[in-house]
Amino acid sequence: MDRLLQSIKLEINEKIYLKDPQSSDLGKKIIEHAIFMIHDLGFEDFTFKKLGVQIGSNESSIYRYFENKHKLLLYLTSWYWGWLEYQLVFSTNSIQDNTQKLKKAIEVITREIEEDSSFTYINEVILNKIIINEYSKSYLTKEVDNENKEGYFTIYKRLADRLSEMIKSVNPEYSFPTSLASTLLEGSLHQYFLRDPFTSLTECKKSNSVTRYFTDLVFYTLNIKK
Amino acid sequence: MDRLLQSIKLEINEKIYLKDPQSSDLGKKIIEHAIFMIHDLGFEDFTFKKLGVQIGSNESSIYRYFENKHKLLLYLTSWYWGWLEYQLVFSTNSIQDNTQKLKKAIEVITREIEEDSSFTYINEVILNKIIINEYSKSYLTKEVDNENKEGYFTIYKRLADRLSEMIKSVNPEYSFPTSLASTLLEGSLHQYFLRDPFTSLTECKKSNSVTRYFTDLVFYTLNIKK
DNA sequence: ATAGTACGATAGTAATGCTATTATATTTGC
DNA sequence: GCAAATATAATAGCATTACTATCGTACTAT
Repeated sequence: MDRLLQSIKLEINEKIYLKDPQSSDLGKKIIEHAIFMIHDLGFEDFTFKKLGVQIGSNESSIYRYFENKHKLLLYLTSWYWGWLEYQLVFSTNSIQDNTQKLKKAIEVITREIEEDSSFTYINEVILNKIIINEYSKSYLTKEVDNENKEGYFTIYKRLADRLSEMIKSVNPEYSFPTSLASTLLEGSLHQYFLRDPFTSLTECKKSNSVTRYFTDLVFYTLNIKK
Repeated sequence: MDRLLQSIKLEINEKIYLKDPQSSDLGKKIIEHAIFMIHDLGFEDFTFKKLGVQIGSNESSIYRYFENKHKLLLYLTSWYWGWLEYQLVFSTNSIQDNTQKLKKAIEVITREIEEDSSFTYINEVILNKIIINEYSKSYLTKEVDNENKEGYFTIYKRLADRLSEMIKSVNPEYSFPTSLASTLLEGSLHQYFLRDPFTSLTECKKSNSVTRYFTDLVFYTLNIKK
């Protein structure tokens, strides 16, 4: 992306971690390898013990950064949505025309992820795959109400809100701007998920097809010519 | 619903269970109370031991019906989608006009669930809540590829396919009928999920609003007047 | 009367998800 | 350059989970 990001630190809700992983080498190592391991093993089979072995460190040391693996997942997902939000704002900021702005926003949200060298210890391509496969698990829990009140999902909600505002400014009459925004965010992850094991459930196979699908969907729904 | 259903037994892939729970009293008790317990505790905290205590039976007896709780979840979700498929077919079968047919289909998929007295030991209202909160967890696993090949998701795919066919017959030119069908199925669950903890992420709060949202979405996207 | 099936009871095991403690490095402040 | 503070490593321990295995009993079908 842009060198700007190199000097920017994504702010994650402090309640998510016990000690800021961005503040130490071990912390960064935890994040770096957690991403690979969750991708490899799936969230269920991922444990702090295994991660400790992988990074040549100890289980208990990881517990000093995160209370449990659920919090670590919340951290990763917050980071991801913060990163995407930054790209959204950055890419659409200079566009004057509301329609073009929304079009660009949909592109940023639905496009395939490319590696971003700004954060050396985070592999965004793999992280995106984790989001596709594991994001739902971070909120489909009995604790979601409390965790929401603690602000663990603010970044995601802010992103949805930005999208919703863009939709409104294109068509202020439309009754479901926020629902459409959340459908876009979740639906995009879902279409990418289906690609692999459930090819028969999607037409979005080639590159850009998810973007085309949702661009169509949104603009037809809003009754606006792109 | 209809008394017809009383004489119909939903066929669930035999590989999902070790012993058919529909074949015995204990089996039905397992299903009946599993639904309540998963709803109460959430899937993570639900165990066969707790279920055993609840139904005054033994953990090991439950293991004679299902290999593990994941398989039990697959059973419940298959049952749910089979039940919904039946309603879809039943409600749309007599409708001649393709547009009206699709409209009805969207209604059946997105409406709020009412209790169906045909299956006395299954509470469809609670089961629907489980689907909203837990369905994703049944396929967001490392085993999804194999389980898909074993046919554990055929009922859901058949349902999506029916929807897709209805979409095609309304607009054969549209490039993403199956993606739209899967967006509808997943998106509807998601809007109902948001209602509760994430009110700020949806406008679908009142009754019928999910139906209105998706009816709009689909028909505008297909460029067809309802 | 007997064989088969269904269920209950108990025990056991490896792994998980922690917590707690103590020891050892490393950094830092003076 | 040394003491104090901090960060990390090592080890142990514990309750719970997710099973597996075995055995006894009760009912059931012929």
